[in-house]
Amino acid sequence: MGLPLRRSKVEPPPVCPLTECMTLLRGAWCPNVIWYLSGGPRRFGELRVDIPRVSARVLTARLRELEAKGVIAREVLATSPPSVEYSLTELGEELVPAIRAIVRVGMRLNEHAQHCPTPRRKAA
Amino acid sequence: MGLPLRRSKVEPPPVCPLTECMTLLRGAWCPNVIWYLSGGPRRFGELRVDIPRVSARVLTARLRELEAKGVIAREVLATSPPSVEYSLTELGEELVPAIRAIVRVGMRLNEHAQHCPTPRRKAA
DNA sequence: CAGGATCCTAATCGATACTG
DNA sequence: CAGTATCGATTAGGATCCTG
Repeated sequence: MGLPLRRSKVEPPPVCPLTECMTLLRGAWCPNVIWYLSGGPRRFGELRVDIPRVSARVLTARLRELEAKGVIAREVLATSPPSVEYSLTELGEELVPAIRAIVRVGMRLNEHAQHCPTPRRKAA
Repeated sequence: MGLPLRRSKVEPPPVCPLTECMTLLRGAWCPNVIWYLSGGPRRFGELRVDIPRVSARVLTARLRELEAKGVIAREVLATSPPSVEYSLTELGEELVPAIRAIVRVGMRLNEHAQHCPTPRRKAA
């Protein structure tokens, strides 16, 4: 990080609009956050229990990103041990059906894989 | 890659089913491949033009993954310069509405961002 | 409890060169 | 044309320690 290299970099970012929008769900845990938040507001610690394999560092990063994008809202509660509650915004709610659809297909593909024992390529 | 490290790794993968299904769209280009394939079958080179910023190496990797999962089909055409045609399977087609929904919300969030000049946190 | 800081691993990707 | 191989750069992610 820092070397100019010899790469031109004259072209900023052609990037199709699709890719830009899909960054909404970038990272392995974004969909999970939205998913578990779809059941109602949850606190930081609760989300960590919902998604056991996520580290605090990454969960924080994802929550910040989603907040900045307007997908979730963050509210600091004035409780004695300070707690923070996260919830989906209206636009965030609209993401839920999309995720649900992907999960549906994903589960059907898993079933499908059961019936076809690794056909791979060149099934001789 | 190769060092055993001292990490236990005794637990295989608790992983919520959601995460497993979302790996369908893992990687930056998977959604793009499905998206551009939704307009009909396309050849390798055509996809590279559709998605300019993807390298041949990565495009190949994504196509192979999606094929293995049963989302797309690969057909080698017996033409003089050999060509390969990719197309969505029936299950792959079902992914299109989901991606479309995400893009919809993504575009609305972008509009929303226009109206709210970086509220950030502590808009003091 | 919520999350910032540091360090390090692993996955993803792009560029380039080469092959059937 | 449709890849494959290798290399370097970027990035997501995990673990641990520490703070308001």
